[in-house]
Amino acid sequence: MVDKYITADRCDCEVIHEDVVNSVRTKMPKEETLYDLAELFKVFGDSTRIRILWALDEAEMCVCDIAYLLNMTQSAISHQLRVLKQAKLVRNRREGKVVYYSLDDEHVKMIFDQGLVHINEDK
Amino acid sequence: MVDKYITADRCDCEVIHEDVVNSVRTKMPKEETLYDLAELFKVFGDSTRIRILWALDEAEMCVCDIAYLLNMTQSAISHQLRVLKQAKLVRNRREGKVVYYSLDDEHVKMIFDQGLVHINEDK
DNA sequence: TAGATATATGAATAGCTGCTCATATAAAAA
DNA sequence: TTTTTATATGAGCAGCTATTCATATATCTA
Repeated sequence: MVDKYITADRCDCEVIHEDVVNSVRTKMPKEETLYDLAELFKVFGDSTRIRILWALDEAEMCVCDIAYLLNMTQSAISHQLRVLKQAKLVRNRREGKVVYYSLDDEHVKMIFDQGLVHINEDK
Repeated sequence: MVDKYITADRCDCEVIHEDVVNSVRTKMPKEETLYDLAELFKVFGDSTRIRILWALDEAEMCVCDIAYLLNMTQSAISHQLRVLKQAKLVRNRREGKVVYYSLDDEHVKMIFDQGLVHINEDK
């Protein structure tokens, strides 16, 4: 069951299934990719941003529309829209004083739907 | 272009496209659902947890294996495994002193893959 | 039994994050 | 031009979170 006795720098235990670990290690994407993935999900990990994205999936809206819809301040929404823009999840266009935001990624809804599948599983 | 002039409690602006907002409002999932969705993505929004999940997607591993693989302390991994278990993303089984963890949701990989599609888009 | 080992967990803390508030900027209207 | 309005943004702060450290618990071994 147990293969070898090794001690890693940080891991403060000794029983390690080295063949399993080595096998998994070769299959892991590189650190940077997983870091980027976590950063993306971090953006999804806030209900305000989730609500904004969901709303924009239904229709293009201006900042004021979104603030009104979610009953939040314009400033709070504007800050979050910046986060979403940096993550390349939304784009905007200016029309006079009004700035309209819309979704910039057709995968967002698919990711959300997969998440909902998990949530709706009763285990 | 602009439909009506309204002022919401929090929104500190006046120009609102009321028909758009109302239409979107009827299509939005209920608040609780979107909150739960954000909570799920919050779990994915940490590179340590992402790496653990990815590793467990390759093979069942004990706490020590994971700590060794990721070069982190057993305690840090154990704390994160608890978070993942509470989110029903991993399960465990005990075999003597050793506790083995494995994925508890086949959608995780699909969600990750969708996320990677977004990341790999060069815009 | 006592000792060793794998894991779990509570407390403490440093760093992060989302909001508020005040203010800046941009564009239209007066 | 000045005023008004929509949006953007920096500073500050309260709350959260991921890790560390110490220790508890569970199980096997001697």
